[in-house]
Amino acid sequence: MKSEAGKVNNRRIDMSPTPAIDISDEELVSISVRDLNRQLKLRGLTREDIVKMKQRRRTLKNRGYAASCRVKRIEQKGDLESERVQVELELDRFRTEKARLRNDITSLEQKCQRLIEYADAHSIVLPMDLLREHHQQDTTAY
Amino acid sequence: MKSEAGKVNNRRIDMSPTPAIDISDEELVSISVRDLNRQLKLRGLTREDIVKMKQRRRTLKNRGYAASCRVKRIEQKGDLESERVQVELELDRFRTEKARLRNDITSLEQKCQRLIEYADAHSIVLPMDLLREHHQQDTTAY
DNA sequence: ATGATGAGTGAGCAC
DNA sequence: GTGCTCACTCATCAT
Repeated sequence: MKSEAGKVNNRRIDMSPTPAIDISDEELVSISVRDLNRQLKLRGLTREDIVKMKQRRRTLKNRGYAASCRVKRIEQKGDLESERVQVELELDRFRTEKARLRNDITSLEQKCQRLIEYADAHSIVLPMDLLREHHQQDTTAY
Repeated sequence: MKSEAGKVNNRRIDMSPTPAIDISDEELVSISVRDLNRQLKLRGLTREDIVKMKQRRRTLKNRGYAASCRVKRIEQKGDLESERVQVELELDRFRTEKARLRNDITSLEQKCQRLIEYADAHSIVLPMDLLREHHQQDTTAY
């Protein structure tokens, strides 16, 4: 509820009811509480003026907090979004790799098939277990 | 800058400078402009009171807009988040499937290997092209 | 006129 | 005190 720098469009207009002592918003927010108290005591300020000055400081602080709160919010939103994009990209890589693996499988299946057909064409009898996809070394235990 | 229903913690306290006519916030925001004008005319209201009433209505509307704006914001945030989780799940499915494909490849490689070893053990000479991963039908064109 | 949104203010909580 | 966040108001833009 204080300040003096005009600005209507993007806010910041509050007229100062009590100029109190001459200090800019920038100074007031950055000055330490100790120094502020010193200055307030140095000049002879009413208790009421002091309260007002403290309130002006608090308000200015709040203005800053609100700003960073907003910044933080949009940052988090951006993070969330880029995170999604990242995972999306990884998904694409997986899709590509999956296609590659499928190709490998097809090639291997054909290779096996050709070997088996070769055996067949040359009347070579293959043991059953060589035709299985998964090897079974030892069925005697059955 | 109007209203009368008390409430300090979760806001909603504004004291009405000019009660004007007796109408609750809820009524005022929901009534149509036409009906409002009718009511304002019916009672003998100052032009100033009318302006104030219009402003009160506008403010109440804004209050609602601000609320839905906030709701919308957190909804979008939730959407973004669940979307990420969704893609994350799909990624897991891909990882699982990739492992499965790798297993298939290993099995096929072993099957081919066993066939080749069988040939070797039985002194069967295999044509070179059967040993390749990828078939080359016809190299005479070279 | 209505709806949406950025900036600013004050309340209230947490540290 | 300081910092954060919510609800609210106001300015402003778009429809």
